[in-house]
Amino acid sequence: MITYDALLEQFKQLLKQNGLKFTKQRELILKFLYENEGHFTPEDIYMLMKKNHPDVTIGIATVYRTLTLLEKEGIASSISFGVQGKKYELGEKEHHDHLICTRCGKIIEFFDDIIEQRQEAIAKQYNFKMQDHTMKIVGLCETCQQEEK
Amino acid sequence: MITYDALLEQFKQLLKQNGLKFTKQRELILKFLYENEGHFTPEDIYMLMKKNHPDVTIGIATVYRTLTLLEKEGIASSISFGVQGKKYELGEKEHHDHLICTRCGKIIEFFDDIIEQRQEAIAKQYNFKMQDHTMKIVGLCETCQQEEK
DNA sequence: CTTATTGCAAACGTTTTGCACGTTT
DNA sequence: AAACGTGCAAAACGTTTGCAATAAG
Repeated sequence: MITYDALLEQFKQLLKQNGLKFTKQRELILKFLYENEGHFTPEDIYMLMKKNHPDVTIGIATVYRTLTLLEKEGIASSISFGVQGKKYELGEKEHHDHLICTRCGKIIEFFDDIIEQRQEAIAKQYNFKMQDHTMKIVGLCETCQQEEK
Repeated sequence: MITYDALLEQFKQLLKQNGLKFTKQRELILKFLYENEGHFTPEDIYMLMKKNHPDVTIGIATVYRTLTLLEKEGIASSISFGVQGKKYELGEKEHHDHLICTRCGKIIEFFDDIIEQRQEAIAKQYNFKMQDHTMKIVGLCETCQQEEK
């Protein structure tokens, strides 16, 4: 588990390498993702930001721009929920897939070697140069199965 | 491969069972999906509908409503492209996953037993009651790999 | 002092909705 | 006749963009 200081340093390096600037807003968003386990929409982050840091002005556009940047740099990653938008998480961890509860929205992460291997094999079989892959299993989590009754 | 008449009959049954009505618009959209292999956005379908059936009035809202209905009834299925919307196809065929080319948008369908089995196993492991699952491999198709150079 | 970044509001593209009118049953 | 479906236009939704002001290097 990387420390926040190391992550921050890494981020600063990336910014410098690309001629970008280190701002209060970018720092706060990075910090937020580091401190909060879980998956958040840009809206979530924007709201919590305004609430927890009333002293810093921040616009929703900046949240979107920063999340896009973090994802491009490989620091964050997102899962898409179709029309309902995306949710972001810190992405320094290993690749993983998601189980999503359709009732309460809970997201469970998992990783399966066999699935990963089959994906590579399939891409190869169709002469596809794989850039990314996602898999989502949607259903009812344990708790919600009980409460459905 | 189901015949169109059988599909139509099935659709009429479903409508009747749910107290819904059989309309010209619903029929045309079903027919369109039956006759056209491939994946289409609601917009695609709307445009082609207006072009090929200038005699029938149809609104984009009806296309959305009908596609949602067809998907709910299991007759059609969709893949999501995030902000860029969804694409629909007739869903009477066997479950399958998708390879999507990020350059030309081509969609290749595949089915892999091992992946299916692992998905079931994983859902079970997390006490998840699986309702659906999707997997997308995105990358460059054979043709586009060549043209990238 | 140059360049990137910001917040704001307006624009965007897709999807949904309210409503009066039309069609199916 | 009752109920559902329709087209239309307006609204909603998440997201992106142009711009003048601001902050970082």
